[in-house]
Amino acid sequence: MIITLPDGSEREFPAGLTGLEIASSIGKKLAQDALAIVVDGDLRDLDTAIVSNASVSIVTFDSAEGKNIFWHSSSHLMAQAIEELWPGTKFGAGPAIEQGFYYDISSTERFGEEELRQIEAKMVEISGRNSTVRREQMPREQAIEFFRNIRKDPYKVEILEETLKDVKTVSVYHQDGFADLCSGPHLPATGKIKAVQLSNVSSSYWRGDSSRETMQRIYGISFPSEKLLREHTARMEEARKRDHRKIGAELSLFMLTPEVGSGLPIWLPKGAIVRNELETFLKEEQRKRGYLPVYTPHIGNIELYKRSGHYPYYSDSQFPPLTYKDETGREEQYLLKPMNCPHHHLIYSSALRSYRDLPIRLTEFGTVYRHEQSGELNGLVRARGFTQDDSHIYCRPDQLVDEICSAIDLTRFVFRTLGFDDVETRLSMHDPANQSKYGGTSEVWEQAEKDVKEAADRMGISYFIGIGEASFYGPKIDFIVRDAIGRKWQLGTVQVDYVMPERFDLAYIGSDGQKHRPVVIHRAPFGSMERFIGVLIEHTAGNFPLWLAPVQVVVLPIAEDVHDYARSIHTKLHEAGIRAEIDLRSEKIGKKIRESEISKIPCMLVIGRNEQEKGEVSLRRHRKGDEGCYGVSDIIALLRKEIDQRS
RNA sequence: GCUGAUGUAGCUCAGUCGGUAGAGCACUUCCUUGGUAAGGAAGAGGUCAUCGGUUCAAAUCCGAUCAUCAGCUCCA
Repeated sequence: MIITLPDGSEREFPAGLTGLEIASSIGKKLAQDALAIVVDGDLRDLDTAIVSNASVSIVTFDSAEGKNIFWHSSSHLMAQAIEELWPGTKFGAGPAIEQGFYYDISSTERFGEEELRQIEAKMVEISGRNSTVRREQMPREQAIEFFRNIRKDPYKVEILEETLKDVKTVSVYHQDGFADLCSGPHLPATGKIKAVQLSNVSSSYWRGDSSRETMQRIYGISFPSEKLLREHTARMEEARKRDHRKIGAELSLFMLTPEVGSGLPIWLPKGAIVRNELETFLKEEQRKRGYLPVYTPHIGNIELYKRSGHYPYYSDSQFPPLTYKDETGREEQYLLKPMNCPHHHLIYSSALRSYRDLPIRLTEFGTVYRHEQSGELNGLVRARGFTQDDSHIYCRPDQLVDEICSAIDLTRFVFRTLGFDDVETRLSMHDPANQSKYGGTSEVWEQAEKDVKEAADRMGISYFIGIGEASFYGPKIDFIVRDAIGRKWQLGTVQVDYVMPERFDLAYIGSDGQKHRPVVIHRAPFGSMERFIGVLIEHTAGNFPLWLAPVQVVVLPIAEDVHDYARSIHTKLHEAGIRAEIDLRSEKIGKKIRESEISKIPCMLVIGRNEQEKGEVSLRRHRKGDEGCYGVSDIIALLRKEIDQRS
């Protein structure tokens, strides 16, 4: 038979050769690293015999598929270890996840740190046995018997009887005395798993259903070598160091206190500077692009949100209504504003609009309040009070695609300026199988999704489709950025809405003198200011670019005899609109520099007798070091230029 | 909201068997006036998250509440 390899080369092999044998023929290292194979596009076990011509590639840990198989097998290994330590434990689901694996188990034992270490040790021991992993195909009925009577695992039986009820033949993987229902593929033997780390235990509902029993979910990650595990641990450490909650406290950017309320961030003066700079930046850009600023109140009559449809869809994630009774006993209810759109729609319909007026782009940094579940709260990234850079574009259907494109363009401009270079785009579409989640007719949805796709294609962005990710009123384009250490965050969004114009009876007079329905685009490049800044802090590790830094320059006199000269520099910086501080303490220069470095101040101007005599300053950049001497007006011009260019 | 863990000085963290609170950094004062990541000395700083219980005695044991963290579920 002829086997085609990924590089296009063809090789002749006797029929019936296994994947491992093919890997061995290519190289010894590859045979060692081989975890599975892809035969004509299908993932298979490494010991699969190949009987006819096929294209074959060898899967190793370096690929996404390889990691997936590796971690999935690791979850089986963990289950085996748990079973050997605590016989009788029942097993639910145990998949690979983005960073590792978990297994949901049911046991009378309460698992904690100590048990995790015990399980890890057992896993390493089983890995040392290098037990063969064997696949067995059997009819579903036989598998039910097997799991009911031999394995005695009711969860596997339930999966076989319900989820897999239409499947004839299933596969079971065996390793030593352990067996698990699984479609595979799996590692050829347990010995491939050289390093494991179980991270934590949490709870989960069996089949994600809160009415079913809770299980203990054990998370872990594993690697084919100790070295890879160490690297992973170092990455986790780096993520901890960059945690925006930690940096936010260290740099006095924001605070959260139960005295104000859970999930209600307070911006400290330094954090407020960052936020204000970002707002100014976007306002400037939006002014160039024809947006009209508006302001709307923080509370609104509940009827407004009932009309928009938000209230029934989201009543459980809002703060309870404020109820007000007047002298006559008439009752009114107000809601803390959960979103800005209804207010903007009212602004739109406050005047008669002509087709010549469109598009109208209303914009506001609108603060909204949502009662997020307590377990969801996470610093700035998930808060209960936050400010959206929210705009609504009212346009004619023939202008829609252009307007979506320009919203995409603005969003990309914002990301580029802030240094988010790795951006994924998701077209969030509705799920036709779950129509009750959405407003509007299916024709309207079809049109909206077509428009979104057309705009994305025209802007030349590569995207993927997310079914069921749409909002209740329309499809979205969601921008997911990857930060400096590879984590993904959803930030900006552009959403098309044919539903709200109906609900609010929005209209414009067309060239035919008749009333027509405009289309609305909701868009927010930052998304929420809180969330965006939280992510920006983690992306930059608190090392803000000069234009955003709360303190841009610190003047560091070496000794008291140059204090007057240092003060004069400080004053000049201040007059040039540069945020500057001066450190007049009687500390040594080394200490002043150290503290400025820790405070992540981008520029330090070191001033001693030499500088004073020549009328210069010595520039030291954060994390870069000494950059030599500059004349006073030169340094101001240099910094001013850097700030103005937002570079 | 659910499951689990945690809560001690502004920050990071010790605190053994239940016996009345400790370090480093930061802060204040004094000395020191220096050349690119920590000069020295002294001082001040705590209702041990809150409320209740057990006990002669609670930071420590028990319960409730609040908050935080991890995960689940959810996300206009």
